[in-house]
Amino acid sequence: MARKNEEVVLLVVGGSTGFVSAQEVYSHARESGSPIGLATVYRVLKSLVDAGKVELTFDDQGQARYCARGETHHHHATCRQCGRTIEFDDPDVERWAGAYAERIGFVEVRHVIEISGVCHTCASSH
Amino acid sequence: MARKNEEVVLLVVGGSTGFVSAQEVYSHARESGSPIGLATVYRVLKSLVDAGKVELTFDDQGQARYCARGETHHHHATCRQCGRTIEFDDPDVERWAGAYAERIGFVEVRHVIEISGVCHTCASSH
DNA sequence: AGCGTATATGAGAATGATTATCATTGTCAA
DNA sequence: TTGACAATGATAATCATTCTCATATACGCT
Ligand SMILES: [Zn+2]
Ligand SMILES: [Zn+2]
Ligand SMILES: [Zn+2]
Ligand SMILES: [Zn+2]
Repeated sequence: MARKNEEVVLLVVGGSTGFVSAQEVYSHARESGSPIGLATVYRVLKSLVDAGKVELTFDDQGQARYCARGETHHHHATCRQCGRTIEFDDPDVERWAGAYAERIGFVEVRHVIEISGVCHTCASSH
Repeated sequence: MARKNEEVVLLVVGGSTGFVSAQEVYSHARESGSPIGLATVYRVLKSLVDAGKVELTFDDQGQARYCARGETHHHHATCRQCGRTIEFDDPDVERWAGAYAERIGFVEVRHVIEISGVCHTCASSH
């Protein structure tokens, strides 16, 4: 028997390094031999998001992008000049975000924390 | 002479408590007597976002929502269901951001910190 | 196996927010 | 006033996402 659709989608999403669009999931799944349809890709992604197995965000153009949950949570500090990026997961700021959300009574909380600046290398060379 | 379109859009966006959609901006502008078209609403919103006068985010369904950016530095906690927005400027997280940037040797640091969730009102009503 | 019913699937149509097009109008300096 | 050029609004086009529906599949029962 062929692989189940949910399994196929999870493999594609989980096998990608970052976030992927539904169209990309569809393409990759088809390339891997699955006869899955686009509608089913959306259906499965929705159920996976509802089940908490996949995370959903929207990019700069409002397009949905998905990523497997369970990859380690982290944020980025990016140099605006050379593009160098440092990934970090700072317990202090995570604690702060959780505490703040609780203080204002929000549930199902997410946060976006991005740092940008000029790195030491770029700053000391001109 | 009639009010300029940019002025009209800014008035509507600035006069709303939280984030508003482009369609809402359009409706409110027309209700207030402006003959502005929907296309111009989108155009003006885009230029205002590019100019940094208006902030753009996307709600749970990927729909664009806009909010006037104030003069003072602050962040937002936004309800993903009703769009209600709480502005905050928490010294703790500002201190954390500064300290973290210093630790990694970044200068000219900026940060993006956004909290989203479901507010108490939305969470307790269905 | 054979039958009945419920659920899952995929192709294609429909939806709806956003963007592009384009004819028209406003602006303004010469 | 004229002409060049930017701004506007109605409408069409785009495109990600959702809906529809005919078909396929799974499962329980005899
Ligand atoms: Zn650098
Ligand atoms: Zn975090
Ligand atoms: Zn709410
Ligand atoms: Zn800040």
